Amino acid sequence: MKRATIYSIALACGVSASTVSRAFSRPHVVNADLRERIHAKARELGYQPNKAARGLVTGRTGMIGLLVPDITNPFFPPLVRAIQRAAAEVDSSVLLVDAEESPAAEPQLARRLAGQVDGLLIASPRSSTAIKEAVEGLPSVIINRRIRGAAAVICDNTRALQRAGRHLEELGHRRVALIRGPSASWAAQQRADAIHAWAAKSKTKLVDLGPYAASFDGGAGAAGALLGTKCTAVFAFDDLMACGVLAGLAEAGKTVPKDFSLIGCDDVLLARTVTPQLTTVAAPVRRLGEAAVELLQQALAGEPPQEIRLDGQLVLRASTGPASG
Amino acid sequence: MKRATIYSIALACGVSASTVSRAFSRPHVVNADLRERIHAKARELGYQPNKAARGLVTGRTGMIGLLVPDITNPFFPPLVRAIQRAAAEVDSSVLLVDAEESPAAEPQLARRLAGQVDGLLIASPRSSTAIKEAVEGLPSVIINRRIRGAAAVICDNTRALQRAGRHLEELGHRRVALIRGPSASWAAQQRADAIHAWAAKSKTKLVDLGPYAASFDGGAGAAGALLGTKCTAVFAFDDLMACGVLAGLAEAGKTVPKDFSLIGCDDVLLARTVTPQLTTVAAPVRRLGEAAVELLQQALAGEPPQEIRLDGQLVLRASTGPASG
DNA sequence: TCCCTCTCTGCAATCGCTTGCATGCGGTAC
DNA sequence: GTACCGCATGCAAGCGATTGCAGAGAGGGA
Repeated sequence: MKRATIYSIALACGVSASTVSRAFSRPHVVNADLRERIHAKARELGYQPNKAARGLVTGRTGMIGLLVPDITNPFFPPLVRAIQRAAAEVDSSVLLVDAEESPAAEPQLARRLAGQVDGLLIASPRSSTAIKEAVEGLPSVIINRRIRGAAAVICDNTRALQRAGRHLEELGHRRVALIRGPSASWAAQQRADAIHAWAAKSKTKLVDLGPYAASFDGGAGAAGALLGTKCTAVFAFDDLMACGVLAGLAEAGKTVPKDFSLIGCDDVLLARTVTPQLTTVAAPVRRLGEAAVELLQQALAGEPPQEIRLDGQLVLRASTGPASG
Repeated sequence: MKRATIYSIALACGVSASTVSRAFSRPHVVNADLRERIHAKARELGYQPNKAARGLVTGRTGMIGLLVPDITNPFFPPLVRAIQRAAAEVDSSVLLVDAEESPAAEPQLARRLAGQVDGLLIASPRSSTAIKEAVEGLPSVIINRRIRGAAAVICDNTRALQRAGRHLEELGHRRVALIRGPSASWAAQQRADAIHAWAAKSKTKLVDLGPYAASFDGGAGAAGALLGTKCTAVFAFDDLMACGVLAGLAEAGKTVPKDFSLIGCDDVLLARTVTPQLTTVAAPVRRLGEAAVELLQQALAGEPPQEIRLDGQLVLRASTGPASG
């Protein structure tokens, strides 16, 4: 049998289709008894409103697009979950698109998405200008990057990283390396700045290495460069790279935290599955997702773009310890 | 300005809306010159067909739903990517829904999805019957579980696991443990069966442990049980658990592969980021996704449900070695 | 010249829902 | 009793696309 429509329900209840429609979209305007009868019949017939039809007249699809640069990167799945949960809260579904690690593909994907969603959430875009003009006119929120004139929710790790620096200092480290992420990454820049700021006003010497690819192999490669620096502690751009560093160090016969203290960033699953577990800066992923959806709702309502910043939080685990020698 | 429609294009080109529509949906029936003019104008006006309107008349939304039990589990992101890529190939978008590890939520989510997609892809559902009746009538494909009468694409690790067994045997292992996954998991059952089948016809003694939760902590917990068994090698249900076992073993002062050889399953990112890298059975994720989409297209076309099985493949890495003692 | 065919285009109905407006009703105020 | 008000409901016009059918015009055959 075909799917139930407001007409079949109307017929079955002896009312007009508009009344059925109103029974769902503006329940308070229809008589309570009747409304109840309509709802009951709808349930009985397994009625599901046709979103396409509704979207056609209201101009709202009830979907929000989510563009992530690389769903395979462990940072994103929890974010996707958070966003989806928050979206469900406002009766929206999430259309996920993965750029498959190709920055160049992002604007095009964003544009394609634009046709079928009410608004767009763009996580960690690599290129700001291309993205910006691609979504021109479409309510959207950028996650983890700042773009002039666009709503954004960003995770600010400045304070947490500086706390991490002090933590290292207290452990007696005096030479610390920074393994930079990709130069096109806004987050990499932000984190590097924070660490430099800390180093500048501490008595610690900072050795700036990189940029390296933000991958396990990138980190493993960086481990070699680290060996010659006489550093006793390392900031890695993120946890994935930190794991690479860990492996590279192990290969070279060095152990963490005995020979090197190691600090990651993001607190992804990996940070807890490696041995030793990583000291890292956790991102408030859940709130990040909620804030993004909230900002998008505001944008949808025509309010001017805002920016929300959320602080990361240092979590101490087993990869940091007293400076050796 | 408002979005361009077929009408604005029609007006600008001095033709009727139907012609514009046809210029896109059945290009060969309209005069080549005219078609070109229409396309050019459409490009100029930034025309994007309104999917809702099209969906209303064709009954197709151009979207396929993808229900995953836990997007946070590293097995799924690459699968999501593969599916999405395959979906794009057939001009469809993916509506992702994450059950957040709650099996009970699956049927309800599937039902909600049902209203707005052409078909449904359900990855590793925990409960088969509930799911099945939830999607009654909606074309759908199950991934990694067999359900009577439903189309399915499953990853068959039987042969690869048996090869893994022989690999262990060749390394001199004579007592091997199996750390089982959750009893409700179809994959856990399938893998356990395969390993038992191998053990039965080899000269190896198999010790069956579990079931344990399919998580890092589950694996870590299982490591304790392992210690008393006098086994020299272990099959873990999946890589995530294997990482847990690795960590638990390390805590107990045991090292891999010196004291224990360890084999995981799935070949997720984690398998390569731990030290030592895990010997594991790789799932053909990419083909899995393609096959799922392909099967869904068949279901959409009204063809009877099929089943596709794809073989996993043993990949040898550093977590297996000669039996100790 | 007439008729038939074939190609291309337009007309108008339709998909399922929302919503502004008109209508009918009972109740209240005068 | 009349006038008015407000509530609940129905009518009908769209939203933007697709598509069956019909008509216009060009070309070919007799």
